[in-house]
Amino acid sequence: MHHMKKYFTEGLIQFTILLSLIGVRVDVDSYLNGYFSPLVIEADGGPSSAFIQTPLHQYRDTADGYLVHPKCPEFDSHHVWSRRLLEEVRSLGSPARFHTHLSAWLVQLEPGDQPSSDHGEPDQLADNVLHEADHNNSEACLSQTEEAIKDEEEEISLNPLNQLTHSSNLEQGGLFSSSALPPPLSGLELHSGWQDLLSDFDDFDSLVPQHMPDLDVDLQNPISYNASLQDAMVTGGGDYRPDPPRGESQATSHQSTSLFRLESTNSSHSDSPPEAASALPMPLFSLSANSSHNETSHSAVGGYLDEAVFEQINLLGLDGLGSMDPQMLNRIEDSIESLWLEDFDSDSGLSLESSSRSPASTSSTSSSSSDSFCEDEGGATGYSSEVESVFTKGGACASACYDWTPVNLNENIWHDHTYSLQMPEDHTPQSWSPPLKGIKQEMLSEDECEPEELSRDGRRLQALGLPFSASQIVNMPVEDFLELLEGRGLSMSEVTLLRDVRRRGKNKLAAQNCRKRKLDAILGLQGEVDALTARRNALLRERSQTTKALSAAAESFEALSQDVLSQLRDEYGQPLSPQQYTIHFGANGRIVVRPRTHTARSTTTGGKTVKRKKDKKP
DNA sequence: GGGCGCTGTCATCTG
DNA sequence: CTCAGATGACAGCGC
Repeated sequence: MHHMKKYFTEGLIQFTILLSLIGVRVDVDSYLNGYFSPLVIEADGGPSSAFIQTPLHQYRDTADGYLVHPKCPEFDSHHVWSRRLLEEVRSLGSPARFHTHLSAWLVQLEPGDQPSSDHGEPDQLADNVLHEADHNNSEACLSQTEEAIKDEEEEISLNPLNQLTHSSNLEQGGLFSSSALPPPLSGLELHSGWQDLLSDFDDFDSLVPQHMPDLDVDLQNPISYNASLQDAMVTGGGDYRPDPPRGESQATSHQSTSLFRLESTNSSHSDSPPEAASALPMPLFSLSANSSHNETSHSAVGGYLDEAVFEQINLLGLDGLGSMDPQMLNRIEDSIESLWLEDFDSDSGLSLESSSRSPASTSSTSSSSSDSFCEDEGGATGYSSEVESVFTKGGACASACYDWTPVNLNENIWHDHTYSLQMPEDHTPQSWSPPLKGIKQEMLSEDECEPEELSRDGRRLQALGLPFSASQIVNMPVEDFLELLEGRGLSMSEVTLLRDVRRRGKNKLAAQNCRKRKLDAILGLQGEVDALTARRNALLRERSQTTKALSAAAESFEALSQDVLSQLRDEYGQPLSPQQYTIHFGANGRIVVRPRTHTARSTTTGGKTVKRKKDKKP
């Protein structure tokens, strides 16, 4: 029975702790005001007040690695600490994985008892139970409380809670060395309130796992959005997209890795049929399209980039020729000479179709993107040129005999890429590269795109008899372009035309990139909206369930308080009526039993004090 | 024929 | 100052 008393009292302590952990008012004052309006709140019972010392602030005082003096203002705001503790508990992971060990004791001071020497054992702890039983402000220590109830030990084993329990034990031992363990009382029956309390907490314990998985699902499962628009514009190399979630990135990485191996072993990025080559980027993107914006994974992006870089390396290299399809290779070899001339003749103008139709671009760009480049020029057509109607392809073919030796741009093809979607294909070597490679890739691209008509700028260039295409002018380095302008004795009109062609071509690419960025931004924002919406819904569900749990805990608390009061005795040995007394959890960790009729006593006292001071002053 | 989307182009700003 | 890129605005084209 001695132990049961202690358990019962400690149960109040633990119950308060538990309330703080679940977000229920650790600041019991307003909580009691809100839920139990009849309860009396008293800030300080004073030396004669009946109270129960509770060590709720022990953990707080030492949580930060230093002791906080009880006079410290922080000392009184244990609810702040409790919230911090709760946050720490939550930070450990899903509460669904927690087990909370809830032990409830009722401990009462027995004047004759000896202090407990072993504070590590919960059943040897002692609490002071002082009752403010005097309605006339004459409190008497109720040392004859007889009952203790040990209800149950709920095996929920929450570590911080256990720490708290131990800390409370230590504080009890330190602060109340004189307290003694009361002898356990026999004959006490477990009040139904305890059962309700425990059952409610069972419900609460089940509530959290019930809704937390939902939260986990909501938080971990990324918000997917229709990425068809993005799908139409994302390319493989140096892609720019929102960071995919880690989970998907792993899957993506796995699958894309297999795909990459398939192609790398064949060494056929530039040699394989376009269908096979184009098979890589689309699965890559399709897997990454359902990207979430909740979480980012740089590693996942890095995986994409790594593969894209590796892919581009394969594209740039010619090592794949060794494993090239012999039939295709024969076709290329038979056509080298003619294509060497057609390379300039087949200029498609600013649209840069040749590059986009190469296997390299095919393997790194989406179909929609390449389609836009394959088609003839569109858009504004108001531009008129006095020369574009004069020359035809034949003229350009004749002009191809110019002694024009394009510089090797392999070392310059990756310059000034600000947006990655378009640049890899626009700056691929074939558009401005040594003849052999460019011709081979041009040859490969012929299978999938018919020779296109010249753009306006291309026709203008042909009209001027310049032996290069608009794409070459656009993609050549500025040094080479200046050399071209200055070293060939071009007229002012020709120089102007070349500058305009280059400017328009650059701007066209810039416009394309800009539009893609805009679309990506829209998609990204949409994804964020979806993710935030899901997060909001999850939080609303959590709040609802927490509110339910709080209500259940409040009801249990009320029942428990009544039960505790019914077990206590006043100075005359009479049981305390729950209608006349209330249990108050003070901010300083004390549990005080106060009569309900003495509402706002502290304020009244304060007012009296002020009155006295005012009266003394005159 | 009008709406809409795509694209090219121009003008302008910025680094 | 020049250059390259970014971007809003406009216009043409095709569906």
